[in-house]
Amino acid sequence: MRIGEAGRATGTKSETIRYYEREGLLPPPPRTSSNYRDYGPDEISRLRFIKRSRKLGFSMSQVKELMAMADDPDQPCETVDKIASAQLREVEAKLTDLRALRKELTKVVESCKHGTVAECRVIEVLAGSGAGR
Amino acid sequence: MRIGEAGRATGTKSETIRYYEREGLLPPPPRTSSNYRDYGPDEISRLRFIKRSRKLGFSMSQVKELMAMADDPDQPCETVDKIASAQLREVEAKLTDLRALRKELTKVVESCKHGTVAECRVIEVLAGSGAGR
DNA sequence: GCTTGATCTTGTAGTTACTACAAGGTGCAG
DNA sequence: CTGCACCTTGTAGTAACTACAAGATCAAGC
Ligand SMILES: [Zn+2]
Ligand SMILES: [Zn+2]
Ligand SMILES: [Zn+2]
Ligand SMILES: [Zn+2]
Repeated sequence: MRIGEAGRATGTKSETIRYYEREGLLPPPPRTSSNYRDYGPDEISRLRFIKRSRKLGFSMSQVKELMAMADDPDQPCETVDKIASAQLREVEAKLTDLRALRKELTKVVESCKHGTVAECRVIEVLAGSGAGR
Repeated sequence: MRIGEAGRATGTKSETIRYYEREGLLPPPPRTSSNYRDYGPDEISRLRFIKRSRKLGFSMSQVKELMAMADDPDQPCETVDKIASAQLREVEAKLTDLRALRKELTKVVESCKHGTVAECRVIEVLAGSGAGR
């Protein structure tokens, strides 16, 4: 399986696959006689693992750790759980931030009376002239 | 006012202020005889405007547009509102994504029985072996 | 056999919004 | 006058890709 096909099979561009190899997430696959990368089912599984992890918001270094764990199945899964919980907490923190942001933005957007820029509430808030906050 | 003081006054590092100048968000201020940047109240207001906008999640190019609007106060504020609403919609989209993410992550994290990596639900889901999804 | 077009190779640069240095000039206190 | 904090420019690093550029290889059609 050449890189393009592997990409189509996993929804990853060839350039991204090569990037993952460069960064050590994917081991260098064997090459054909004409120096093309030659992927087997094993590498495809690994790629899918990366894809799923990235979709859940894990960073590349977290993915690297998770795959190292997966390769050593007799260990206790503590570290795995720790990484996943950390990610969950981060998502929750981001949610909190974004909810606050939405509240602010909604307030600002809704308070505009649609006149000239001089009277625009949005600009007022940004400039901090009015009773901002 | 030199750059360091301006930074302290607005909570921005000097390096960031110079970066804003390079990127055209902040007009180049006058210089002292020894070539130091010399900021007045006007520039400080602009900096605060940038700071507030960035905190609300506007991109630098959106901030540039917003400041251009603010400099032309007799126009109708339509464009301003459009930018702010677009930002609000983006925040809402991110919230939706993150809520879905949190649901997935919570499910995965909670389903782990804390045994070996071989039995770890987190790894299973990432590898896509189980009834994932 | 040969041409065309897709696919592959490496390497480098661009993206966003900064941050961190490096090497040297300036300002002021003691 | 000697420190030391502060300023100057310029360059490179961050995260996770994406987008070329220039050249090799392959598959199909004629
Ligand atoms: Zn309006
Ligand atoms: Zn308005
Ligand atoms: Zn566990
Ligand atoms: Zn587990």
